[in-house]
Amino acid sequence: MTEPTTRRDPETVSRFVEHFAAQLVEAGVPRMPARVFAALLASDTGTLTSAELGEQLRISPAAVSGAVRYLAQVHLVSREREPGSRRERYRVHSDQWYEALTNREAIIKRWEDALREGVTSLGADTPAGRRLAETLDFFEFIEQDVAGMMGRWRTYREQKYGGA
Amino acid sequence: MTEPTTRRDPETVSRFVEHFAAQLVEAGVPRMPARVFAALLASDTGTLTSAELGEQLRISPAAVSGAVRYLAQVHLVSREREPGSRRERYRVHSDQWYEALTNREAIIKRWEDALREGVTSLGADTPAGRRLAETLDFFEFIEQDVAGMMGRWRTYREQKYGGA
DNA sequence: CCTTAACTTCACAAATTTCTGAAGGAAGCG
DNA sequence: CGCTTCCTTCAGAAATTTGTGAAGTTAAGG
Repeated sequence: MTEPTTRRDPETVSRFVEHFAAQLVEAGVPRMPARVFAALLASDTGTLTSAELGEQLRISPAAVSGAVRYLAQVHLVSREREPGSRRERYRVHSDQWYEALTNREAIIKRWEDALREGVTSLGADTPAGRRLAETLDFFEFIEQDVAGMMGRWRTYREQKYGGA
Repeated sequence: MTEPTTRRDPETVSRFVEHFAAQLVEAGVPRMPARVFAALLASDTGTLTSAELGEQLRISPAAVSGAVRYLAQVHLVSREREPGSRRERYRVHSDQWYEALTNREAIIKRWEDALREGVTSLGADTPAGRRLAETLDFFEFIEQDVAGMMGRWRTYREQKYGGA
């Protein structure tokens, strides 16, 4: 028999990790990055080493490496070198990843570029051109408003969780 | 030599369609749905038949069928039966697709469920539990705020484009 | 400076996804 | 009521993606 209400029972943690990762996968995140991210989110310190990730998720060092590269690229995790060691720690910063979520910005920007080009090439005075122009307008509106939304969140958060 | 500034020059249209579709693909949309959607967006009436789509994109009827099913499922296009014909028209409604974009709701809901479960199973008083709880809080906040954002867009839009 | 630990890169095998051609319905039209 | 048109479904070929083992790179520690 295990302890009554085991804290950090590996199986309980694993169940959450896999379940949450599955949701991310369904939203379009590649499997390995999703699992690594979920594992970090469920860790006590918010950091794990490559070795810990590999062991916990039963994946090769290569898979960890690939997943972390992906996550770092989209700013969902940061990498830290432990001073005086070859070990690296990967960390999920709450603030950081909220921002990343709304930072589809780069993507939106390219959508906007493509739309602008479309308006020009199809003609701003054609029905199709007008449709594209309005769509472009929508994105520009959203983009601007999302910034405000994040501001409101930070305010709300500080009040509730007590600032920095 | 073709006309000076040809309206709806197929090649010009095609260039936009493929370029915009490529951006969607990069954002995670499957290729065929992306191309079909872009083609509809660039059409003058905002509607195309299955045959027109197949010809314009050089894809089989089966591919059109699959793409449309996908797009309809995520509410990016609607299907209309031409009365007295076996032909179907597929349409992109501007309003409709803006809403769909922000309607990651179903997905977010499941994320929230998974997070709630995590808070409970890992313990609300553990560091990991607290992290999950704050994340959950963020999503709940956003979800609520996005509704407001869409409201502001509709207001802005009516003013600019002159209402329904 | 040599050894060794830790991560990364690369080539390939396996699994998954994507698109097609062909066969199978539904619905207008005679 | 049968013919025809248009769409869908399905099995499978082709392409893409994913994860691994093995070799390579960097830097700590003796």
